[in-house]
Formats: sequence, C-alpha cells, structure tokens
Amino acid sequence: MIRRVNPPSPGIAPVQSAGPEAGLHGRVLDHLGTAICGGDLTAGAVLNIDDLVDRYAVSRSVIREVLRVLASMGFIETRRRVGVMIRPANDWNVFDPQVIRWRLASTGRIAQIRSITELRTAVEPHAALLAAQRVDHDEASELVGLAAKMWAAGKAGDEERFLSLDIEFHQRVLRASGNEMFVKLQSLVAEVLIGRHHYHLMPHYPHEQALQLHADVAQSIQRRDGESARRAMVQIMEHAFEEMSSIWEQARTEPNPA
Amino acid sequence: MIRRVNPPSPGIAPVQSAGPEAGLHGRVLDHLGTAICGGDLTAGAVLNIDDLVDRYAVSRSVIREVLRVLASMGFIETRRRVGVMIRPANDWNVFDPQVIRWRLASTGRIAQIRSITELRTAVEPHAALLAAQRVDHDEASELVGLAAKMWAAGKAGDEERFLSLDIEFHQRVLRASGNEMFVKLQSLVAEVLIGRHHYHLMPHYPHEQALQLHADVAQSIQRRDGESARRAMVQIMEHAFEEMSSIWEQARTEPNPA
DNA sequence: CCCCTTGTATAAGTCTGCTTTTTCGGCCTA
DNA sequence: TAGGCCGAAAAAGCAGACTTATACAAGGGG
Repeated sequence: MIRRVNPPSPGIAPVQSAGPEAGLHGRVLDHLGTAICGGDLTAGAVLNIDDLVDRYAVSRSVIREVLRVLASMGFIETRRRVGVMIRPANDWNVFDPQVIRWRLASTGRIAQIRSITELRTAVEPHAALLAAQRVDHDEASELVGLAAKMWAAGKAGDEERFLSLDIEFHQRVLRASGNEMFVKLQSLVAEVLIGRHHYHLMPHYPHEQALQLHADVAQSIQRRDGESARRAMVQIMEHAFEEMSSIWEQARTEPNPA
Repeated sequence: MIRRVNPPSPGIAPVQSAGPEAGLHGRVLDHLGTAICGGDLTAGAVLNIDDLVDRYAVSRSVIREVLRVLASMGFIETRRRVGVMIRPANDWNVFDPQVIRWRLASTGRIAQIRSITELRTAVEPHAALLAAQRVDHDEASELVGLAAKMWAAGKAGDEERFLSLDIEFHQRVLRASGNEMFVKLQSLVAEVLIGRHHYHLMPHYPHEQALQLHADVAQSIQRRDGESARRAMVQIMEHAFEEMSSIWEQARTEPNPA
C-alpha cells in the first residue's frame, strides 16, 4: 500500500506549486490567483463553475481543483445555490509563498515588500540572539567565513556576488536560530528579493558600515554573545529599511513602471 | 458573468477551511493532513490515487482535490508514473493556519507552540513600536481601556476573562501596527492559545508585574513613545516565555497526556 | 563494458455525463 | 406580517473513458 522510494528526488529544484509551470491546473490557478491579488476580482464578486469552465476552456475537474486550492488560501468561499464568492483581502493567507508571489506581481507590490521587510526587521534580530545560544562551532565558523567573503565582494564592488552572499548569510543565521518558522520566513524574504530584482526595484550599494555589521553579527554569534549579535542585526535592519524607504518614495512618484 | 452579492456574508464565522466540518473533501483532507503532520506518513513514502480511492471509499475527484490542496501546502508532490510522494517537513508551509492546527493536534505539539511563541517574542515588540508611530487617538484610548480592564480582571482573579482580554489586547496592538502580516500572525497565535487550552497546557496566573507592563505598553503607545512601548512588550514576552518554558519542561517528563 | 536510444507499461492528468445534496428565494397560508 | 412549503439552481460527488508524461528495462552501437 505504501511503497518507499530512494532519495526523495536527488537534485531537482523543489519548485513548490510554482506558477504557470505546466499543466492546465497550474495555468488556471496562476491566472485566477493573479486576478484576485491584482484586484480584478474584488471581494463580494461571485463566479460560478460553469462560467469558469467556458472561460478557460478546461474541464470541471481542473476548475474544481483550482477552486479548492484557492479556498485553502482563503481567497474564495463556495456556497451551494450561490456560487464562488471572492473573500476580502484580510482573509487571505498572506504567508503562503504563492500568495506572496502573486502580490509581488500585482500593483500592491510595494505594500507587500513593505510588510515583509517590517516582519524581517522584527524577526532577524531575535534570530541572531537565538543563534548565538544555539549554534555549533562549525556553523559559527562558516558564518564568520561568509561575512569575510561578503566584505571582499563588497570591497571589490561585485554586486551580484554580494547579493547572493547576503542572502546566504541571513539564511544561515535564521537556520542557526533553530526555529523552523524563522527559516521558512527567509524563503519568503527570498521571494521578495527575487521579486525586487524582477521588477527592477534594486538599489543595494553595500555600505562600508553594513559590511562591518555583518562581520559583527558573525563574531558575536561565534562568541555566543547573543545580545551583541542582536544589536548588530538591528542596525543592519535599520540600514536595509532606510534603503527600501527611499525606493518606496521613488515608487510613489512614478507609480507603475513594470 | 460576474454578479455581485450584498455584504459578503453578514454574521457568519469565516471558518476558513476548517477540519472535518462537513463534506467528504474536508474529512479526507483532515485525515491525511493529520497523518502527515503526525508522522504516520513520513517523507519519501509513496501513495497512489487509486489506493486512496479504495481506502477512503470516495471518488477520484475528491481525492484529487485533496491532493491538490496538500500539494499547495508543500506536503506532497505528485509525479507521473510514480505516484504521490510525501515531502519532508521543512518543505511544509508552516504558516498555514490549517497546518498549525494539525501540528498542534500531533505529538509535535510542543515544538509547534515553541516555534510560534518565539516568533511572537520577536514580532510583538516591534509591532508595539510601530503601533506607537501609527495609531489614531481612538485606538490608543481603547488600548488603555483594555489594559485597565485586564488589570481589574487580573486583580479579581477572573482567569477566563483575563485570558480573553489578553488575546484582544495583543490583537489590537498588532492591528494598530498597520502591518497586515502581523495581524495575521495573531490569528496563528490564537490557534496556539486555543490549542493550548484544548490540550490542557494552560497555566496563566497573571503576575502583578505583567498587569503593570500591559498598562505601560498601552500608555507608551498613547504617548507615541515607541521605544518605551517596545521595551515594555519585550518584558511581557520574557514573562510569557518563562511561563511556557516551565510547561515544556513539565511536558518533557510526562510525554503525551492527550 | 558502457552509453545511448527506443519501446512499453504505469500512474497521474483531463474530460464528460450523470446523480445527489444543499439552500436561496418566492409563494402560499394562517 | 410571520412562518413554513416547494421548486429550481448550483455546488458536491460519482463513474468511467481517454490522454499524456515518464521511469525503467531491453536492445543496439561504440
């Protein structure tokens, strides 16, 4: 009844319910999700299955599977004798990675980036504190090494490399915190960074001070000085936040360049 | 094509893809979700649709809809010519409210409570800080009023009432922070509190000091002194964390009372 | 002996027509 | 006017056939 398979799938990318990858299901889901996040379908609007079958020219099974998924995300609610009702935005599962992608693709992009950045600002300092209490020696050493590489890349002006090291650094701190939810959060942040890149909202000139602060975090964690690691991370977040604020201002003036 | 309906659904509870509420879909989903979270189906195990059809004695459509939802939660991955593979826990959408409920119902309960409590510890102080910058006068006044009621309930030893006021207080602070994700987080915390109650892991004797701290938070927010609000909230979280730690220790010795 | 191609069986994906259940909304009576 | 009855509308669920991708093995060439 339940077989077992060798390594769950060697080198392939996880993908995790990505966009219009392949298959009717994915395409329709992506289209509807985008429409709802984009405000083309607003709360209170009512659809029905047969219309959707016609509109997308797919079978009922496809539509019904899509609707179940949308319902589990809090996007819709189906009622017999009525149809499929779109639910208001505050019922959505805003932590679902797929929802985040859709929102980054919508005009609510800036609000989404802002929300996650604030969340990150709240979480990462605490993660640094926990990491200092919980890392093992190897992890700590690697963190220090990473900070050093970031320094080098920053000094060399290699933006591409700096960014990827930056992402990895924060990922490792969160992983070292020993909290699964913090780790998952980083995957959300990664969505934002990818989105930010994709929609050309990238600034990122690593400041001298930011480089030093990353090194401080790594060293404090290695010394198991949680409070010091926390403070350094707070400063990193403050810098990052200022950086993003300037982008928001800029985006406010020239509304929708995508 | 798209009709419109009066208030999206007046007074009814949102429910949001709850448990075995009603319908085959819900029951099968709940059963499989519980099995995966509970470790009865571990990563790498492979199912197939026809077996599931037999096992649950429902039609293919029901099973397929369930599988699509589980896939969107990161629980499974389907591959042609192979079947349905269970994915490892670190691929799960641990922020999905439904996933949290299942995990609270599993033996991994304590880990789940711990994760969310840490997350809360990280987020709420920052939320208090933002709230101080963003509340309007009415909200601030209500917060102060709430803190006063908490004081009264605490002094009167009315635990039930204190707990519900406590939940409402934190909810309002998070709402006042103006960050949708923080608000959603509170709904996760609420799941935990409900779960904690349901599995009889409740302590909660409001300390004198905790009462004072809540009042401090409210007043600091009203005075728009963000840093002060943050510090008071940090202390609240430290108290809450200690309280929970003692439960974890206790749960470690007497493993599974549910 | 190994690599690459090719064929085939398998299980998911999709489609379609049908029955069942729920419930909205109108209508009828008291 | 209120309350209950009834019909129709739409989702929920079922059954079975067909389509498509693909893991795996067998065979052929280097």
